[in-house]
Amino acid sequence: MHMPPPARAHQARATRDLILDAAERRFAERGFTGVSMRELAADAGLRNQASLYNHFRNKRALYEAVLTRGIDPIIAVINASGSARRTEHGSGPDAFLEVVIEYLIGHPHLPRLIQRASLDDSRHLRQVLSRLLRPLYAQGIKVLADTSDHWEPADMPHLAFGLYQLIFGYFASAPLLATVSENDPLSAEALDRQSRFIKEAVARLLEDRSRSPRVAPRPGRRTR
Amino acid sequence: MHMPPPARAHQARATRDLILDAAERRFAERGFTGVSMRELAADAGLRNQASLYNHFRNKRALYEAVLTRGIDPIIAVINASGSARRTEHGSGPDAFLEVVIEYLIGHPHLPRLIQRASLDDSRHLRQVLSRLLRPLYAQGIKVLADTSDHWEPADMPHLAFGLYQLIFGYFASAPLLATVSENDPLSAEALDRQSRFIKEAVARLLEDRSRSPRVAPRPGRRTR
Amino acid sequence: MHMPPPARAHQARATRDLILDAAERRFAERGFTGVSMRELAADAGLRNQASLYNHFRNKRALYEAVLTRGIDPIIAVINASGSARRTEHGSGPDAFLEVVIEYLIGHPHLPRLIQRASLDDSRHLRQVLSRLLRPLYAQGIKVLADTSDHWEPADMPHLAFGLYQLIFGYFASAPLLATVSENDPLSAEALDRQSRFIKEAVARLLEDRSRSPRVAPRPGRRTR
Amino acid sequence: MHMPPPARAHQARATRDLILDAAERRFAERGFTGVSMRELAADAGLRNQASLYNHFRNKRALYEAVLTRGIDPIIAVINASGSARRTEHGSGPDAFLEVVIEYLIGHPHLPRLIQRASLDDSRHLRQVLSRLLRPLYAQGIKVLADTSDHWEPADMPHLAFGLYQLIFGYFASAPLLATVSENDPLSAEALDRQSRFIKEAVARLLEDRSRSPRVAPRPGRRTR
DNA sequence: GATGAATGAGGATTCATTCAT
DNA sequence: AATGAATGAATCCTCATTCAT
Repeated sequence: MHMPPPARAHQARATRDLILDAAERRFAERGFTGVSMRELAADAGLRNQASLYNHFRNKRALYEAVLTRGIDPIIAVINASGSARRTEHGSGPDAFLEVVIEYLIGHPHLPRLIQRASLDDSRHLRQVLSRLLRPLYAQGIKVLADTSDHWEPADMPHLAFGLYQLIFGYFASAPLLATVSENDPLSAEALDRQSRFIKEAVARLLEDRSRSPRVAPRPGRRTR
Repeated sequence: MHMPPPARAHQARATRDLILDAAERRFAERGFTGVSMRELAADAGLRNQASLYNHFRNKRALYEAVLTRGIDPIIAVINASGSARRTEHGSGPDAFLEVVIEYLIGHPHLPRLIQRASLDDSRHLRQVLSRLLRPLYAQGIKVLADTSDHWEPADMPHLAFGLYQLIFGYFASAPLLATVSENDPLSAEALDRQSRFIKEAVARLLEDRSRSPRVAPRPGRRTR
Repeated sequence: MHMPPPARAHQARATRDLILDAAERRFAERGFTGVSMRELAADAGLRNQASLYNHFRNKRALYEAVLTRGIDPIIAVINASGSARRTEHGSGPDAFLEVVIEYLIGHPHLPRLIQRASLDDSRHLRQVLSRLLRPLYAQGIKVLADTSDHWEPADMPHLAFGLYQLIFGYFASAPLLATVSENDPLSAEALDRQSRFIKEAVARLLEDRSRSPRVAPRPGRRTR
Repeated sequence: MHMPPPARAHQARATRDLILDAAERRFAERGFTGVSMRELAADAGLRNQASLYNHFRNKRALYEAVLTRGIDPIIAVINASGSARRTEHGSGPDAFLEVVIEYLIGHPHLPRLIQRASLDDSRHLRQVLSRLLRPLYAQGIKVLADTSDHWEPADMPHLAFGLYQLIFGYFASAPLLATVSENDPLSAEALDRQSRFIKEAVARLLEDRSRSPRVAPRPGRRTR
């Protein structure tokens, strides 16, 4: 995994991975249509675009490989956190959030990559993506079941998707956020604050507020 | 949309709007690099791409015109809701959310357009976009100031951006959501439920809970 | 049709025709897959391949246009000769052959173009080509009806196709013929001889030899 | 085709033949430029184009090997028929035609392969091809010398080439013929009829008719 | 002898843009 | 204001070929 000297390094770390790395970065930055095979070849240290096609059938196949490779660890992290939740910390969604956010901090362009894909139309892509969302969705339900039955079952997709937007959106649109606020949203301090914010926010979204009945949430219902 | 007085510059204005309409739809669907001038010309009923250049200097100018035309009404809506907040309903952020969500429902591809732009790199674009986010951000602060002083000032960007993701993300990624859940996220029923979900979620995020301790406070977590 | 001075000649003779001319020559020489759009653009005096696409949707459409433009006059010649046959010369297939051969001599790469197309597989092409063969076929039958009923109806496709091969094959494979024999098959003398040869050959193929019954043409039937 | 003694160089020879088989089929179908090495490798059961180069220096060498392998047996058949002519059947060109046509029926894409090559420009190819045509040409002369002295020596190339077109053209353009007529030109019945048609046609072309005047001799036509 | 990979050149086609009409 | 045409540059992808294994 670590680069052997300079020359002849092609053997050690597979070219395929170099391509995937380059593609992950570029696709996250500029999206599928915004990236050219020429550019990817150059980024991967290949002298020629033709070489790409020894590893991926075409651009779309490469894109899907990038997505899969990017998403699978997240799913794993989510699932692992899900099963370990009770035993390790014994409490709530914080452990889950901690590990997910930690992973995203370590791979800061993944959320952008995924957001971009979410906006695309390809049927193919959506299959890949729904593999990501389903565990997140399942996790949301599990966590919720532990704490409250405030939300109705029909609210679940909305809740799960809201969590997804809350967690992934920050990283995905970090460059925009940098423009709006003056601070760098990926600075250590901002990341720490975002981590705490998310946990608090999720706690508030999931907590049982049985004291305030919310059966028929029409106008006037809220008890501020 | 606004007919000019002479009523005979009609055609010109009409063509320009046809182009903007087509471009808004297409750019929302496939992003800046995913849409070709040829396609936009055809969509606008023009027989030739060259005609586009009678109305917009180049593709990027057209894109920015689309964004501006799409975002400005949202900003107006937000601002109007902000100033009218107390008088009309008297009930905090609900009126604000109501009107924003209502507007997004009426223009379902605007959020996609905006999300796509958020992910882009162009300095120019971000200026346009931050014009959208700033009022939303300001609004978040105002609302909050009325109800609670739970969040610190430094939390504000995180909170405002979270609200943005929560509200816009649902519409932006509706196609993906349709794949994950089985229901159509743009059906009347789903939209109504999302509207209620958002209001409840925002209420929870904004409420002052200094008096009511979180259910299971854990080591290392702030109780601020 | 004749080149006006040098510059600005693009207007006078349509670019489209220049392209078709270049394409006809090249496709005849090297076939569909052997010719590149780049080359055709250069031959047609265009600085860029892109210009070709202002006139033809794609390479195949260009190829079909070339074929149609090449074949239609031949069909016209055949048909005209067919209807004029009785009145002008009052006799046999010679007038017909004369005019067809004369046309082919004037357009020596047409037969190559057509032969190449005949060998191709595209369904599209075959439709174009059968438009050429049908009149030739019909003509063969008409001529025959005047002179003999020696051949059975079921022989007709074989006869018509044989005539086609005999007439077109010489021109189509002229380069090969040049290698085999030492003489230039497109020299005036060779062309004259071929013209006479074809007439004699067709006469022999069509003539009524009622004296030699040929009902059951099994071994031993011929009366040499 | 010929198994080498050691019977274990087996594999090598087999692969080479598999390649030649695939190439013969493909080159006949789509010509030299229409076929890719990738495709040939796949057809021959090889996983990689590189393997082809263990057997043939390059694409052109492979093409020439295919042509040679295809043409040599035809030449042999023609030569054999030529020397055996008198003894076996004693009846002029029929035996010759019979055996040639029979061979072509057994190898139906050879004529297409050869026709395609005839249309090509390469000097190299024409050398290979003229090896095929020369015996056919010689044979035509021999046969003719036995039966008639109607044709002048200078007519010979035209006659020989005409015979070639007549015989090979039918098979070469069979797909086209199938479109024009409704029947399958390679059905047993059609092949039988073509065989008889060719024999009759050749008989008519070769026969000495100096004694029997043409039906309607017209001005300007030789009665030589 | 077979293969995975690399590569320079070139394939058809589309891109955004310009210019004359 | 609309269009047909031209164009330089770029698009994705395939070509035949080579080299190391």
